[in-house]
Amino acid sequence: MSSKKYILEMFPYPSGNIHMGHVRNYVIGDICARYHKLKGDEVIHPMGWDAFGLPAENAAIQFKTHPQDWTLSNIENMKKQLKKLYLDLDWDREIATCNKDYYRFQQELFIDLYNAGLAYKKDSLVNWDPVDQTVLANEQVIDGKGWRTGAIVEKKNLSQWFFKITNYAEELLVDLDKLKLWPDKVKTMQKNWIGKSSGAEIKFIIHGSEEYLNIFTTRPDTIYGATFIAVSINHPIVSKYLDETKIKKIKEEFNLIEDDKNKMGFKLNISCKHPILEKELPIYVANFVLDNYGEGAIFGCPAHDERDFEFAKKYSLPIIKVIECDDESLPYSGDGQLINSPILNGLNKDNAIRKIISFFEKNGIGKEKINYKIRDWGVSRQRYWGCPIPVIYYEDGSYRVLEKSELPVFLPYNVNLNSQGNALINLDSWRNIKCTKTNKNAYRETDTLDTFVDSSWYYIRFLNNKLDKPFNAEDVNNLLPVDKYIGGIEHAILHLLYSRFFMKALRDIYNLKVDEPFKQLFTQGMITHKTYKTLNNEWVMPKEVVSKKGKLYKQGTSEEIFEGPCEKMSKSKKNVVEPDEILENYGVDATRIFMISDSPPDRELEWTDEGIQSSKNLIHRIEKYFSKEKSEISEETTKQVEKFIFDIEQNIMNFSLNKCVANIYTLFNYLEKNKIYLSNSDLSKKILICLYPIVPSLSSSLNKKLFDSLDINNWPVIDKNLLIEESIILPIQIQGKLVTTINAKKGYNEEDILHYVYKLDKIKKKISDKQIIKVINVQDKIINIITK
RNA sequence: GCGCCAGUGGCGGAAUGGUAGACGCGCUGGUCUUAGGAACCAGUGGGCAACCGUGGGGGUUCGAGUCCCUCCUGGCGCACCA
Repeated sequence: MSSKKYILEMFPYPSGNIHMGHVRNYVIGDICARYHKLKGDEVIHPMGWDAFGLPAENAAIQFKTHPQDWTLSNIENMKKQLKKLYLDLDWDREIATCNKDYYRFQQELFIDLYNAGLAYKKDSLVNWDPVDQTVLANEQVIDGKGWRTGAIVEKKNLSQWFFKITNYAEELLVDLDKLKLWPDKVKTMQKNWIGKSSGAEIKFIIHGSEEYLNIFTTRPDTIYGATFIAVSINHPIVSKYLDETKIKKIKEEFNLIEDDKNKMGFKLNISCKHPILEKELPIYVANFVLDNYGEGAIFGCPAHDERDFEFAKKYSLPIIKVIECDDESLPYSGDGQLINSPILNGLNKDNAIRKIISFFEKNGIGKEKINYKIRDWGVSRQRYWGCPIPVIYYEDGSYRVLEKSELPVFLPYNVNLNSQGNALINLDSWRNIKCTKTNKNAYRETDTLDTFVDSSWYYIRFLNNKLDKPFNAEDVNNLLPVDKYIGGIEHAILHLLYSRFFMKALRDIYNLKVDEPFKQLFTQGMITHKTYKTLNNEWVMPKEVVSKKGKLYKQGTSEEIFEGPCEKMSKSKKNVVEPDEILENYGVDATRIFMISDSPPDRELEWTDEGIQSSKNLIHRIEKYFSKEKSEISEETTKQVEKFIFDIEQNIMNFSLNKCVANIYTLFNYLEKNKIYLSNSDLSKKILICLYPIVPSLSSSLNKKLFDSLDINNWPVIDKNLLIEESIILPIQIQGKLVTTINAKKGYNEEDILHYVYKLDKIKKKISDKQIIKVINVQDKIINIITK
């Protein structure tokens, strides 16, 4: 029975050349796809290009090429490289996200999201790179600096487009449980990212005013221990009570603190009423309060929170114990009996939380609250090379999201890329338009969409890449989810979370039946390689290193070299190997074999010359084997081949591809050791089919040679009966320790066999002076004799 | 600090609670030779041996690399998340 199998590898960014990481990724996927095709499944195995993004703009400046020309020529080159790998891809499904036939439909989806209330615009604090004059995504800020320029990133308030991923926070969290075939690691990371926590939101009225602060806490039970309030510097209240220069000064002082765990605060001239007790709580602006979590404000309970404790010590604030514990153990944040808390005294933590929340709700002080750490997804980017956001602005500052009939908004080709920042801003001919609806002067949104938007739905577009609308609902329902999604773990949160959100959002907008885009996720490991450095800490390419008298030197020089650890291949460390070169020297089959040989696909693979060479030797060995004259074929041979088929199949299905290689060695070791040559027998045909997913080039050339056929299909059906061994080697243990093994027939009689076992010298020696108190016979597996 | 994962020969790694080290690399000895990044044969956890061996210690079990507790080490992720 044939079934649908959608097998997908994460599509590459067309940077110019594929690297070994791609090779490993795509070989793993290809083995899977080819196997399923041989099984008769209806396989979807597409490939495309994540083609928008900043590197194209950098290249434009550096090499004076247009991002589009640069990208398209990279795609052409990389496609050639992929073809050399014998990847069985559906090239007729190919897409490139920079192609207007892709991004125009993305603009439609943007409109859909907007109309569904899932896209909105708001002012927000963003990471601003002052050198590149652009917003950076959170992941592009490393230690507070722009990843490309090294400039210290500023927080800037900008009006930005957002997708309302928070609407789906709960579902994104809960549905992780449905993803049985995802690595736990990725699920845990997503869970932490969503960051659900439950507690209460409490109103703190500002003394002498109608205003109040909302504060989220997971520990409302400690409310009687509250002795101060702290807010983030970006909290709205701050700008109300402090002038701009003062705020700026405070910010600077916060930035000056070397150890960012050091607490610092400035007392405001206002205070809050304690919501229950008749007392005032001072309000501080504090550096340790996050502005992007909860309400950006906390109540400090120094006795039972480490951070509040530290802060209170520094500013001599009172510390009131409300949970029974030793004074030495403060701050104590564990469970315990409530004290000094009139209505909560004697209760434990959980009961106190429940009681105080209902008290708050009754008195209008606060309410139960679930808080999520995840924030809405900011999708605006001040960049040229991306999908234009289909929005126009009027002179009065109001805006209108375009209608689908007004699409597409083409990304213009003729732009000046020499200036910093977004080239679209200066392109008046594109930017200034007349609104077709109002006939008013208007100008286009010049921000483009985050490229993670492009990759959030490409797996859907693959299904109907030429369709005149984003997708076909029936196909989506029938062909999604992707059955096996293979790629690097570095996308554990962003891409995979965004895609899950997109799928759910589109499901709700279009009434689709798919909840999750990727049924199984497989994360392949990185490829590592040895690193070498000179005394001056300059990296040296491994192939330039020569060994002389136990020391290492740089080729052709007397400069000594030192071996460093094995690290992820990277250009800066000079430890990359180029796929083109490897394919040239070792051939496609050896390359593919090595990609799966030395370690399980989800772990690191260390690149070694010995490894790739032995893969090549294996290919030669198989070729040579099949060139020998046919010999007698025994029933045992048939059995061994059946076992081979069975093992390979199991191992492909479980992604245990390193074991497939072991299966191949085991089979040929057996055949050669016993001088059994199969030539053009039926068994050979079966073996070649099993080899085909892994080494398609070798398999088809042998198939042509031996059978004069180009036909490779129908994964062999195995006779399970042949796999059952009649005679077995039975281990005999005494006290659970192996003493000897004997040959036995399956289904032996326990009494008879023990009769025989007791007579064995090795056994006799050990039991003669002892009393047998028990014999454990695990039929056909093991016998364990217990003595006293 | 919190969370997750992992520790098995010289190395990469195999082992539904049932013969630990499959398979490969490397290494040792040998064969052949058009002297090679070849091919083939034999060996390869430790120990002369009895035996001992899966990071350390404890436990469950007839039996533990595998399950439980605890500690140590390494990696990854998050990191003042109130």
